[in-house]
Amino acid sequence: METKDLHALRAAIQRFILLTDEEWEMLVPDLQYCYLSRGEHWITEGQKERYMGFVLEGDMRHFYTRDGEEKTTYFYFENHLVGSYFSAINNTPSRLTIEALTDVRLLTFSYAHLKSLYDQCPKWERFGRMVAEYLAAGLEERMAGLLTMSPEERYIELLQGNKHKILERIPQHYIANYLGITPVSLSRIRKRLSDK
Amino acid sequence: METKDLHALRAAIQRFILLTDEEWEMLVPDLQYCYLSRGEHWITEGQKERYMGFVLEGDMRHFYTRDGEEKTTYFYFENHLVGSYFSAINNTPSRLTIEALTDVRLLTFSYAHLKSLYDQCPKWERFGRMVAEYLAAGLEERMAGLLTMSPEERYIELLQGNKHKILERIPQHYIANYLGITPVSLSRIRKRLSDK
DNA sequence: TGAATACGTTAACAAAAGATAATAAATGCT
DNA sequence: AGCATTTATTATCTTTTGTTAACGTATTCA
Repeated sequence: METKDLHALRAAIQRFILLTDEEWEMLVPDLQYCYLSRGEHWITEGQKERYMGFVLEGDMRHFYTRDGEEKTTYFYFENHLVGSYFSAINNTPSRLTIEALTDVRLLTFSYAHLKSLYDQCPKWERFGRMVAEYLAAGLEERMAGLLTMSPEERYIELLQGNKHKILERIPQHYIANYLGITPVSLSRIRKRLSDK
Repeated sequence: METKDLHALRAAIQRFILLTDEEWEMLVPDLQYCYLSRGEHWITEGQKERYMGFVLEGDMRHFYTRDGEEKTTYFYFENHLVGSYFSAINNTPSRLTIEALTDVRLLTFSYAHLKSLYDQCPKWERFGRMVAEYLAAGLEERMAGLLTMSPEERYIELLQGNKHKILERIPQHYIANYLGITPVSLSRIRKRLSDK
C-alpha cells in the first residue's frame, strides 16, 4: 500500500478530527485497494454492500433507478469518501448504484470495521458524528435549494458556486438530473442564459 | 419540572441509545421550559440561537425567507427534537426561522452543554452520531424524492406514507411549500386526483 | 481507422407549474 | 357574535418543463 495514498486518506479524515498514530493504525489493517474501470458499478442497487471507499483517483456518480430511468443525484471526486452510507447504517439493501465515470482507484474499508472503531475508541466515534453532521448539513443546504429555487436559479448557483468541478468533468445530462430536471430542459436554460 | 415531561424527553433520546441514570442526569441540570404562543418565533433568521428544543406539546414549522417570501420546508410535532442544528454546529447565524403553529411547550437545553456532554461521555457522543445519521438519512430520502418524483407523485406519497400527521394538522399552503410547489398548484393537483 | 454509441441542441406539441386576481369558506380573536 | 384574517379553490394567462424525435458532433472501442 503506497504511503502517498495512506496520507491522502489520513488527511481527509483529519479534516474532521486529529488522530494519534495509534488511532490511525486502528484503521489501516482493514484497508484494501479497489480498482474500477470506467462504467463499472462499485455498489449495485438491491445488494447489501458493506464497504466505504475513499476516492484516490477518478470520478464516480450515484443514481437511483425509477421506471427503468437512471436518476443521477450525486458525484464523487478525488479525496472524497464514498459509500451507500444509509444502507450500511441500517443494514438494508442499497437503493442506489454507484458507478465509476472514469477509471477509479479506491481505498476501501468495511463498515463493520468502522463500527468496531466506534466501539473501541471515542475519537473514532467523534469522527463518525462529525462526518454525519457534515453530510446532513450538505444535504440540508441542497434540499433548501431544491425547495426554494427554480431550476434556472439552481443552475446559475452551480455556475457561480464552489462546485465547478461538477460542471467541468461531468456530462451535462447527469448534471440535469442533479438539478432535478431533464437534459432537454437544461439545454434550454443554457440557451436562455446565453441569449442575454 | 414535571417528571412526565422528563420521561418523554428521556424516551426520545433512548430511541437512539440507552442511558444509565447517571448519564441522563448529566443533561437534566441544563433543561429549561420554554413556552411559545401561536405565531411566535422561537429561532429567528440571522440570529445565533444556541438552543436545542424538545417539543412537549404543539406543532412548529421552519422556513427560509427568499425575496420576502416564506418557504416552509419542515414541521415539528410532539416528541421531536427541534433546533437550527446546522447553525449551532457551525456557530453561524441561523438561516431559518422556527415558528410555533400552535401554542407550544418545549424543553430546551443549550447546544454548548450538549457539546460538553460529547466531551465528557462517549455515550453522549454516540447519541450525537446517531441523531446526525438519522437526520442525514431522512434528508437523503426526502432529497431523492424531490429529484426523482414529480410534485403530484410526492403528494400521493405523502397521502399514503407515514407522515399523515402533516396532512392532518398543517395548513395546505405550508404543505405546498414542503412539496416544493405553490399553494395554487397543490390545489390543482388535488383537483386532478379527485376527478379520477 | 471505422462503426457504434454517447452526447448536446433544437423543434413541436402537450402537460404542468407560476403569477395574479377574485371569490368563498373557515378560523381566530376581541 | 361579529369582524378581520387566514385559507382553499377557481379562472385566466404566461412561462416553464416534459416528451418525443431528429440531427449533428464527439467519443469510444474493437
